[in-house]
Amino acid sequence: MMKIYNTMSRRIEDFVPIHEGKVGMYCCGPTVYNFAHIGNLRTFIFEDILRRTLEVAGYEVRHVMNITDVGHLTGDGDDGEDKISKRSKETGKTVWDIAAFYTDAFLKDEKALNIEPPVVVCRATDHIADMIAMIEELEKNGHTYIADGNVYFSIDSIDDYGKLARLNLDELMSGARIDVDSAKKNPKDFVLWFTNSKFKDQAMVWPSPWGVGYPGWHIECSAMSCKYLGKHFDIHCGGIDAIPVHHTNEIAQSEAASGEKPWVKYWCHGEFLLNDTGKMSKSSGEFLTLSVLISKGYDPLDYRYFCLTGHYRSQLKYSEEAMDHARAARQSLFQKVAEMKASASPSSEISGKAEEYLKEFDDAMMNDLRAPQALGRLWTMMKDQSVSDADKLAVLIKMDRILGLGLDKIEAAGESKVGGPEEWALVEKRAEAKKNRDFAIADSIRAELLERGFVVKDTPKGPVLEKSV
RNA sequence: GGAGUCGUACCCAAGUGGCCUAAGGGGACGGUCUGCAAAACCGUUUUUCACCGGUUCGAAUCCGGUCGACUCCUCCA
Repeated sequence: MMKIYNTMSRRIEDFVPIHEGKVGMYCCGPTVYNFAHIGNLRTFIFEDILRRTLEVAGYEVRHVMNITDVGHLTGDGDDGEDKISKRSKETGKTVWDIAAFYTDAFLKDEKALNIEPPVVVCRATDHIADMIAMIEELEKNGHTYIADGNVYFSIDSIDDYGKLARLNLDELMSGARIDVDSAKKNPKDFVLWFTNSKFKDQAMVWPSPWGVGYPGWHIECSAMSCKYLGKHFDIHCGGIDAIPVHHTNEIAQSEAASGEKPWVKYWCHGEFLLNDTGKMSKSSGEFLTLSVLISKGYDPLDYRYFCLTGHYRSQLKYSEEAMDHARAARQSLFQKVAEMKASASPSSEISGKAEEYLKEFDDAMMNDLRAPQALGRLWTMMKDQSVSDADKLAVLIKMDRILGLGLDKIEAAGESKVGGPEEWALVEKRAEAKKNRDFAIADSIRAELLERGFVVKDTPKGPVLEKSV
C-alpha cells in the first residue's frame, strides 16, 4: 500500500485511487518567461519521483502538466504586469517567441534531468475556449460578477473558500483594508477574465462573451486539468507556494463550476530549495539554472541525485559543497556499476538478501517517498559482499525505475575507450617504461597525460584512462 | 500580526516512543594493494540528537519553555 502526505488533511494517508489501477495526476507547470532555476526544477524532480513510484506500485499514471504561456501577472493581486509581455518589451521579441523559446528550454532541462515526459503537456494558449466554457459555467451558477470590465470570481458565493491553506478569512480581510480602489467585492476575489487591460499593446488577446481580453491565471489550470482528467481526479501537485492563492483559487473555481466536491483527492506539494540568503529566487542572489550548474562542472544527474538526498517535504539548502558531495556519490555509484557490468550481467531472478534490499528500498519509497532512506538501502547493499554482482545489478536496475539516474545506460568499464590514439600510445609507452622499471619516464608520461586531461589508473585488467575532473 | 516548518556527529542528511549504545553519502585519517600514485577494498572519525524542564518502565522522537534559523500570507516551484 502506497502512502502519501495530503496537504488537505495535513496527514500521511493511504493512497487509494478513484479508479482501480489508474491515477490521474496534474502538475502545475512553468511560466515560460525565463529559464527555470534549480529550485523550480526541484519540484519537477519530486513530481517525477512520485509518478515513477506510482508506476512501480503498479498504477497506470496519466500525468498532465501545463505550460503557462499567458496571463500570469507579476502581481498576485490581479495588478502588475504580464510577465511574458514584460519580457517581450525587454528583449524586443514577440510574446510568442518568448514563450516558445523558454518552453523549449524547460523541456530540455527536464530531459537532461531524466524526468519522464508527462503524458499530456498542454499550453494555456491552446485552451482558451475551455477556460471560457468554465467561466460561463461559473457565471451560470452565480459565482461571478463584472466590475471595471473584468469578470471576477466571488469567494463569498461558496462556503469553504481557503480550506486547503486553512486561511482565516476574517483575519485576512481585516488586514486588507488598504485595498481601497479595487473593484472587488471581497479583497480575496480574483479575476477570471480581463477585458480591461492596462496595457494598450497587450499582444495576447482573444474574443470572449465579455469582450476581447485574456484569462486570469488560476482558470487555466482548472480548465485544463478538468479537460484531461475529469471533474474528479487523484493527485494535484505543485510547489508549496501555490497553496494559499493558486491552488486555493483553483479549488474554488473547479468545485463551483462542477458543483461537486471534492475536486482533487490528494494534494501534494514540494518544499523549497534554499540558498545562503533564504529562498532560491530569480531576482536575488545568483540565478542558478541547470546550465549554470553544468558550467560549474556538474552533470544534471548530480543535481537529481542531490535532490534525492533530502526529503521532498523538507527545505533543502543548496551549496556547492553539498553539490560536490552529491557528485562524488553519484560518480562513485556509476563507477561501481560500470565495473560490475564488466564482469557480470543482471541475474534474471532476484532472491534472498538482494530481494530484501529491494523490498526495503520499495517500502521506503512507498512510504511518502522517503528517497534518502531508500538510497541508504541501496548503498548498504552495494557494500554487502554476500550479495553477488549479478544480483546487485538486477536490483539496481529495478531501483533505478524510481531513482531515474540512468543506471541501465551505463556502459561496462573498459567498453568504450576514453582518449584518442595519441593518448593510448602514451599509455603503452608508460607500460613499457614500467616494465623496464624506468619509473622516472613512466611518471613523466603520467604527468603529460594529466596535462591532456586524463588520469591513468592501473587495474588488474591493465591500464585505463579517465577524464580528469 | 496570522499560518507553518526546522535545529541530529567535521559537512550534507535519514530517523513513523522500545530492534537507536542514531541509516546512508561526502570529507579527513590509518591500513591492504602499488615502484610511487590513482582507483578499489577494510577500519577509524559517535554513548550523542540546540538548550532547560516535564510526561513515560523507556524520548532524537510526545508536552511546555528558552535561544536560533527559515518559509508562506506579499513576483518565482
